[in-house]
Amino acid sequence: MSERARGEEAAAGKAVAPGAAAVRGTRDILPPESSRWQWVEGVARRVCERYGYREIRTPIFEAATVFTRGIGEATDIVEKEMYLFRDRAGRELALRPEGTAGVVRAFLEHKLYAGPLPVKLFYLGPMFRYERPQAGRYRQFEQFGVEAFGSADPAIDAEIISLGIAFLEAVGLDRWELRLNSIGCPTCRAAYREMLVTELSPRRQELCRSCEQRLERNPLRILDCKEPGCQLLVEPLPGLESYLCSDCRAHWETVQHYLGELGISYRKYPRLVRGLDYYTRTVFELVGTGLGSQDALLGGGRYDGLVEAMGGPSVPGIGFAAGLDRLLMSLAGGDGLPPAAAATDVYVARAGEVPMGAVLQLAERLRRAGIRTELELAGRSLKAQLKVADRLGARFVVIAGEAEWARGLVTLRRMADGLQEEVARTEVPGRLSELISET
RNA sequence: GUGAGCGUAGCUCAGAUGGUUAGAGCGCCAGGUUGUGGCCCUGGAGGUCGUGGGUUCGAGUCCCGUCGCUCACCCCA
Repeated sequence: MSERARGEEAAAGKAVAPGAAAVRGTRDILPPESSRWQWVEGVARRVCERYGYREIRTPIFEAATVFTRGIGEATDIVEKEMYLFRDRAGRELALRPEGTAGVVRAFLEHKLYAGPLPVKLFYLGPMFRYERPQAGRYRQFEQFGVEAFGSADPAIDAEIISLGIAFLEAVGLDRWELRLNSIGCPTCRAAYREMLVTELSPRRQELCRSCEQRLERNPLRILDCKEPGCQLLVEPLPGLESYLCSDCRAHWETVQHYLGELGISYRKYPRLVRGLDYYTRTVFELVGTGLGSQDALLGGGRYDGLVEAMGGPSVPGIGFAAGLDRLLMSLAGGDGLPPAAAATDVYVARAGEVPMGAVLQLAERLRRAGIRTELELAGRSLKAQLKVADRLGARFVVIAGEAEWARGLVTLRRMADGLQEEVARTEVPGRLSELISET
């Protein structure tokens, strides 16, 4: 048997009895960390509420065409990053790689355009892209996104950007940069694209391999290519800004004006093009620090043609998505996080021959009284139980000791100073509520 | 898809040049107090050294395959 054949056999053997492990690019979020997730999600919800955005929950998978048509055939996401599969009836489905296309589909399906505009929505949930995982990039990742349909007013561009910043600030992130650009409408972009093609075509050999392809498929993307050779070629060419039609120019200038009035500082970023085809006019990114090379925390823009392209009426739209994994990561070192809360208020310990059923009842009464209560279930010594109580951060321990139990009493111990008192079993919930609120 | 680094106890890691029973700190369990936490002391449990093969008298250590992780490219959240 060749070495290679052996290797394959080993791999196959492993596939038959796979070790328990989350698949590549996915991960488990375990208790202390899961509370941080609940916290950011709560912040996102509260910020949205303040701005008048309401939650929409769309399916995690959709017909693949929702994304191929929505995001664009020539994008990296559609070309190589989608999780595609067929269900048992042969339907072509995809795990959602981003949120906007699905929200637009729902917007159309439920004819929300027939109601009062603008329709302002937000979503929270996992997205899926088949990419090589690295710092701040997972195959299943969590996004918080916002979409507003039905307003072409530059004011909503400013509002959305301001919402994004409010969110970052609310989670305690103070170091970020807003990058802003306008990529015009199909009309002015076509003119610009034509200029790019005529200027670059004669020197196509000097472009990198992928930009050579982009020249045909998506020339705008050459602008944000990081290859020095490509940059060199693009550098002397005029920016998109000078090609904007009068409407787009007016929009672009007004957005900047409003941002100024909101006191939001930004950097014009003529190279910011973004990887999804549906964007028009305003595009922006909020980038963070300390994130390695995946530094885009939040990105979005206007997509005035998307609803129509997906078969609906001509309704303008704008939105952004924020990567929560990255956000949490950039917060990890800082002090923006809330202190880890104690896991419990009260620990019920058992010493000696005290009936477990009665102790369960006691704990149950405390819990019904709204007191977070933990009890001994492992049969440890009292010493060990107190140690556990301490570790859990319990402020009080109810000691159900054999001696006092026989007299209808239990001992209450305040962990901070070790002060103890004996209390009638029936009065434990009331007394503990008192003691807890005292502090 | 491409490149580089790394896989040793639950966690963080040490194990030059291949050589006896693979170690530490933290954590966990127990004892020191037959009913009292934090500090301290003592003891204990816990390891297919990712995995398959090769070289060798002998492999955690060297070689190859493979899987995984990490970082970077690409791209994006």
